[in-house]
Amino acid sequence: MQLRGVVVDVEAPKTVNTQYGESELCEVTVRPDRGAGEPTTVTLWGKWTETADYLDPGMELAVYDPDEREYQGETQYSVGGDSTVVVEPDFLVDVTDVRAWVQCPRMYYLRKLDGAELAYPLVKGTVVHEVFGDLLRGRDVETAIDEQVEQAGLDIGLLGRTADEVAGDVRDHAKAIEGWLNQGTLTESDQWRSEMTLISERYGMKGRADAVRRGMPVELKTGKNTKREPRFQDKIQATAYALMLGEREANSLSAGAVMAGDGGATQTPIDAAPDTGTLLYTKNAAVERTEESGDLSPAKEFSIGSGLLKYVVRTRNAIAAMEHDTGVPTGYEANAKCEYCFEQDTCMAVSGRLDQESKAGQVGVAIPDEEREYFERFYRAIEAERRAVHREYAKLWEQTPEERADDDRALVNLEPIGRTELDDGQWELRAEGTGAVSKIREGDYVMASDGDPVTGDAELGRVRRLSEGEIVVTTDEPLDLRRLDVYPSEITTDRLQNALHDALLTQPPERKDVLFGRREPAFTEVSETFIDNNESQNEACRLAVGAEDFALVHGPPGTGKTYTLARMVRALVARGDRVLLSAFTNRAVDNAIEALEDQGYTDIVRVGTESGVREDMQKYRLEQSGDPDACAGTLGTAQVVAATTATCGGTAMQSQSFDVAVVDEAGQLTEPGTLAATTLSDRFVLVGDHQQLPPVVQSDDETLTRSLFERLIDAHPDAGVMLDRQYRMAQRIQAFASREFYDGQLRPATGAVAAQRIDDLGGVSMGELPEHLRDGVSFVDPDGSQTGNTNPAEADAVAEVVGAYREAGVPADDIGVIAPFRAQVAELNRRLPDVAVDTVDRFQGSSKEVIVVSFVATGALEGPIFEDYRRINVALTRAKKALVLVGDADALGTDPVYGRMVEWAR
DNA sequence: CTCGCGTACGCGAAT
Repeated sequence: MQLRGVVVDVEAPKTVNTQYGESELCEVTVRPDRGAGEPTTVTLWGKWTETADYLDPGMELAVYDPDEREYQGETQYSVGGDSTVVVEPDFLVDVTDVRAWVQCPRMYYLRKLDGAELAYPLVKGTVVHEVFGDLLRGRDVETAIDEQVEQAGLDIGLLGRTADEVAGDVRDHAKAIEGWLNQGTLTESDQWRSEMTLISERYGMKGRADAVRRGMPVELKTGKNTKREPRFQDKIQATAYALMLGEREANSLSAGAVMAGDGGATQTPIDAAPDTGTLLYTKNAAVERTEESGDLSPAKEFSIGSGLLKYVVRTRNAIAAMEHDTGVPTGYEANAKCEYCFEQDTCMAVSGRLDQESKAGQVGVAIPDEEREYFERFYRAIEAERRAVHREYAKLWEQTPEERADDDRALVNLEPIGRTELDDGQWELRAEGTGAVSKIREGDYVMASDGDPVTGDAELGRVRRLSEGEIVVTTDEPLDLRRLDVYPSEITTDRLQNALHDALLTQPPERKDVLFGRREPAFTEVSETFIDNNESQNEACRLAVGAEDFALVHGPPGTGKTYTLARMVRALVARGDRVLLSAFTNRAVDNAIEALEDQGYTDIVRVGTESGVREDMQKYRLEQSGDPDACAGTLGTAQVVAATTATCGGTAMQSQSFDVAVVDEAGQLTEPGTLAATTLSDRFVLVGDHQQLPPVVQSDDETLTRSLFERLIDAHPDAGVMLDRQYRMAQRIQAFASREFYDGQLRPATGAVAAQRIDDLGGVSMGELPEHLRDGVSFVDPDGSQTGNTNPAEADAVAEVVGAYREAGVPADDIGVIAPFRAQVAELNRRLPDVAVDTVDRFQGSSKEVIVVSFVATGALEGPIFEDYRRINVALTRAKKALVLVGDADALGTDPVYGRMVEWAR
């Protein structure tokens, strides 16, 4: 039984006399059905009354297994016994966050701000954890140590350690684990799972247990603990896993009861939770035994009672409630004792700089008001992004298998065809696909499951092969591979938060002056000629080289942005600068390297994952495993380092510094995303086009959709230059975009560019084309009708247009079809299997000789997709020689900009 | 991932 609704009233707790003595209670009124139902009152007893401290009207509340009682003809609900209350169940709290909050609520907050530091205990801990997993899978200790130390080569090198030293440290821990595993208490029949990913719908919680043995959580800690009892926060972490394991157990028991046909009593999830947790303190084995050394056994068991389980739920609730209004914890929320805290300095510095209330007090001078306002605005916006990621988790259980099949974040209905245990104890799982499309790519981390990623058999794994016939995934444990889901990751949000922290709280004030309009950007005059046949490109290079703070290069479609960027990087290198080359996407980073290569420059180190980096750029990729000195040396001495902005926000790049950061696609980057790269350097150059698509964010928060590039170019037009000669489009095609988006400044670079025609392509004859398609730009109104996000009649018309070009001799490879919606893209793909069909957003960055655009809409232009005119700019400027617009002229005419577009095209 | 202090602890209930 569960009751769920929106809180409409929370009464103050009061003490009442009961037949058993005095008790505290608190009454909460909720409206079920997301606030639409009749108000119901729930009485929270005892410790649950603390919920009143943070529960506010408007929050969602779930009450599980409440006691029901009739009073004066009304059903009343109360929370006692095995019932639990969950605040904002859709907010997924991570178990490690519960752990941090228990230590100190403010530590939970600080972890979010500055999580990306590289520290030896952290690297060592990760290696020990990996070795632990290997040992559970039956691998030899020495082999596991060697391999895992090698894997961590770069991090070890960046910390200035040697592989032998780390291997020696890790060996002590590994021996302790091995000794414990070999104790007689463990038998062949022991059931182990390592790295078990748990996602809880019921409690709004997620996490990864290091190991689960006979259904009970085992947590590995690479520290020492010579007390008899495990540390409290360690117990809390293990208990949180126990809570979620109990939920799974209760689910499978009730499924079993249904199968057996007895509707009989099943256990509540709290009852079904394992009653013992184990903490393994591996450093204990290395502590010298003396009179005072205490209890040196590495393994410490503790019992998990319902009180501890519910304490975890209440702690989780306090976090979810605080996140509901994006508050900042002060440390007073729990009885933290600051004088013992290792984070006290950081805590005081952050509260000092942001002028926050904190139990530890403040130190240092607050950053100016405008910076604080900026910090708070962006912090909030990034947290909104985090909640959007959480919504993706919720879809794992909210969507029916049919809905999931239609979602591009999953591949369902796979047919398992085999599994093999690999040499390292991992499993290779194979399945046959259904040919459905999804955004899952080879190399991605995914949730592999037997069909249900939340309550079924599920493992995190890596996609090794993804072809129509065969899907191959590697995981730690075997399972029947029937479904793959994109694993919603918070890493991007974490890194944006880190970038914001570093940029505002750790940079000296002078560096921030230009970002906050306190000083105009300065330039040194440069008279050297870098590019002699294009005035604006040359000027862009001069600005970049002469910039003392930053320079902005505005590059409309086809203006040779990447060429200029490469030339500029070479000019900076020639001056002796160490350059960071970055962009939002891997594709743009690789394109920039390619342009450098074309200009004969190859002293480049590319940082990124193997799957992210294009095949022909792998030769520049930094090997992150192997000899630590070599790995770190290669990165540290490279003249040009290329990486995506997300990688710049990671630990490896945080150790690096540069003279200049050159950032491409800057118009598609959020401000914190840009800062992730620019805070690593003294100066920066942003290259982009704010008249093309803005940053993609999941939440609809406007704070993040305006790029730093756009803000700076508006504030300091003199710090920028626009590349005004385009090498892509015929005169007729570029005219509308130039007028509408670039003040008429954009013009063809040469007469040949301006005059290009479709019959310039070999074997194409204009005479073969129907009359209405002979002009460089044409408009076709097929008189179709929109159903959902598709328009089948329009798709037919597009196919007909494409067919006409094909018949006139245009190769399929030279034709691109663009539509605003994925659904229409799918509709078009069915008709046009050999032509590139994609959404506007995904076509950005590429071009074709012939582009056909399908607008889908009939009647009126509805939906946000049409509101952003920059999307038209992108769609129309992909074409070189011919552009055909297919749509409903009346619908398009309802909007002035689209209307002018139709007039121009006809 | 480390280091430090404190933290939970049965059942049932009033108007």
